[in-house]
Amino acid sequence: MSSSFRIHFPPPFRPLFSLNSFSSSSSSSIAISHRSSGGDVNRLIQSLCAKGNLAQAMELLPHEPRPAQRTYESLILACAHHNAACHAAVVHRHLLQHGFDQDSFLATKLIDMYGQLDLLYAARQVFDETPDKTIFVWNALLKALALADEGEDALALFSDMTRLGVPVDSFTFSHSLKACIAASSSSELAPIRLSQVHARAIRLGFESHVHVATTLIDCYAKLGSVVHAERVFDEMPDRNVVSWSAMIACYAKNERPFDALNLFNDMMSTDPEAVPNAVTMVSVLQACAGVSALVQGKVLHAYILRNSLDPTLSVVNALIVMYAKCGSLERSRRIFHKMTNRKDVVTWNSMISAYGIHGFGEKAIQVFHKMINAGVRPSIITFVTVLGACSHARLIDEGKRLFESMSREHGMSPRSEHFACIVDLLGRAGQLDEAVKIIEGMRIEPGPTVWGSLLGACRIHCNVELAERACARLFKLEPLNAGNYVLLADIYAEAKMWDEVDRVKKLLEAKRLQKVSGCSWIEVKKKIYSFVSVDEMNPQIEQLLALLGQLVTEMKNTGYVPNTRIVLYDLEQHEKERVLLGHSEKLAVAFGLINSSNGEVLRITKNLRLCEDCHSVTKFISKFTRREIIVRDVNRFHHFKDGVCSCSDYW
DNA sequence: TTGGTCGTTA
Repeated sequence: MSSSFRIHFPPPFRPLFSLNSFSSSSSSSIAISHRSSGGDVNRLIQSLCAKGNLAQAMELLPHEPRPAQRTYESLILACAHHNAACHAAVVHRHLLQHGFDQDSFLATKLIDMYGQLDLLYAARQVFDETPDKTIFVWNALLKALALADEGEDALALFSDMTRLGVPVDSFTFSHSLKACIAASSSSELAPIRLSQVHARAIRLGFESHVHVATTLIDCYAKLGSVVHAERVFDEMPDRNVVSWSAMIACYAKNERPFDALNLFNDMMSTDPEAVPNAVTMVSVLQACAGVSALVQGKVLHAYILRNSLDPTLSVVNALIVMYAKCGSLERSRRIFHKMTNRKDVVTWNSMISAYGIHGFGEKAIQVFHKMINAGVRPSIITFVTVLGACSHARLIDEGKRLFESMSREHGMSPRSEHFACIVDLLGRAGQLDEAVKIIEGMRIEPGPTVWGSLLGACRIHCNVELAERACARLFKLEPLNAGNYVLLADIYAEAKMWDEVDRVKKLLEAKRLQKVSGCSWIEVKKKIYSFVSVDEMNPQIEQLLALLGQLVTEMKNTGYVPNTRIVLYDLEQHEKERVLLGHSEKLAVAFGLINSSNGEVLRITKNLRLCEDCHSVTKFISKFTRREIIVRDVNRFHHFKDGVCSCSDYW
């Protein structure tokens, strides 16, 4: 890509609507009863624009012989706001004909407007035809290009600015940083480009500017470089809500929800100036959802209500997701039904997913149909959630029907992730052959999620041969995903193929990959306690194991046999039982039993799929201790009550 | 005259 911006010659700009056709087609709804002087019409147009009545303002424009700069400004802003491309072209032509063709102020506004309307060639043309290019004009085009994902062009423009000696400012840096991400978000070029612009910002002394630093944090967040974001954040001389929020969001979307919550608490306790807003709340709620911090989530919900913080649609959506992921489907439902905002596709998706992860497949499908009836177009993600819901609830035929309706009724071609859902649906239900047929019939290249779903199904149904086939592809597609190796080793272990288990483990070591270790946590008295398998560091470990030992002895009397098949090591039976007993979710359950009052519901979260043995043990404990236990695993919820699980032992 | 932070999935 050339560094010269001028190479990208814009196509000729033609107004989409001519002045003549405009005035003839419009039947005037405003009667101009008196011949008002120029000033009055100018003011009238401006006030109509401010009130959002663009159409009437446009009808008045031909009646004003000498439109003022302010009048055009109002019209341009209104066109951008109402996404009115036709009016935009008329206003543009009008102001050129009325002697504002050299006006760099209006040029700035026009470029910004065309950027928002996604008419980049028009924005470029205005830029090229503006003789006196102020920094505002440069920045406007830079912004338009960066926001339109024309990152390459934006960066080229930035180079031109430096080469031509245009005195850049902090706005220039904000837009250019965004352009780096737009130009190469997923390529390895992105960090390099970002560090180049970052270095230049440091050299010219803009790095510590609040807006520039905040943009930097956001950019590093998008690249997943949490360390870089932290460094910028730590070195900021002053912060405001937005910079705190950017760093919280960085943690929340890079799988560091605990850090996000801690940072939020830091902000609340150390910076009284930083009052959280709707945007802050969305990130913090997302972090709560990530760690199932129900109590913390409720506190935030109360905070939002108490401070009459604007419950924007995003906040309401985030609340629905938070309650669902914290195990309180009832609260999600209540918010969903009582909300006064217009529900958007994300709202519907969130509710579908809420029912889905709690195992209410039929409910999820009902909500899906209500969404269609409400006239909201389902998105790619809608189908992922509703198919996932079918999968959790074993609704095979319904799932297949929905999958087919995607292309037949909704004009969408299924993507790799939808094939992954259908393969998961069939595979989980044991229809592995059918799942393979689906994969073989795919017209697009099956992505890693598709083979991953098949591998997961092989793990559940212990199919060595098919698992090997899936892994042959997976190891090529994502050689660094330790999970695939672990699943294969699990399958070999269950089939007692210990040599193969060894081989896979060696493969893992050779690639220096770390298996993600099991971790569970529980919220007790507003604090979160986490456990790992055979948790030697835990001060209460002996007490926890003793309690579990007692419970297991009781269970064995009623016929329980520890499911040691799933222990990955070739050990003696009693050693395997010890490993099983030390599973993190069992420790968390035991901790909850000891440290909470009788009758309190235990809510546990686990980072992996719930193992078969923990599942049967938790069922027993729920009956024996008369406790309701809610466990969220990586995929879904299990509500244990009276010895029964809401998943009907299908997960 | 211009700018920064947010949500849904297996």
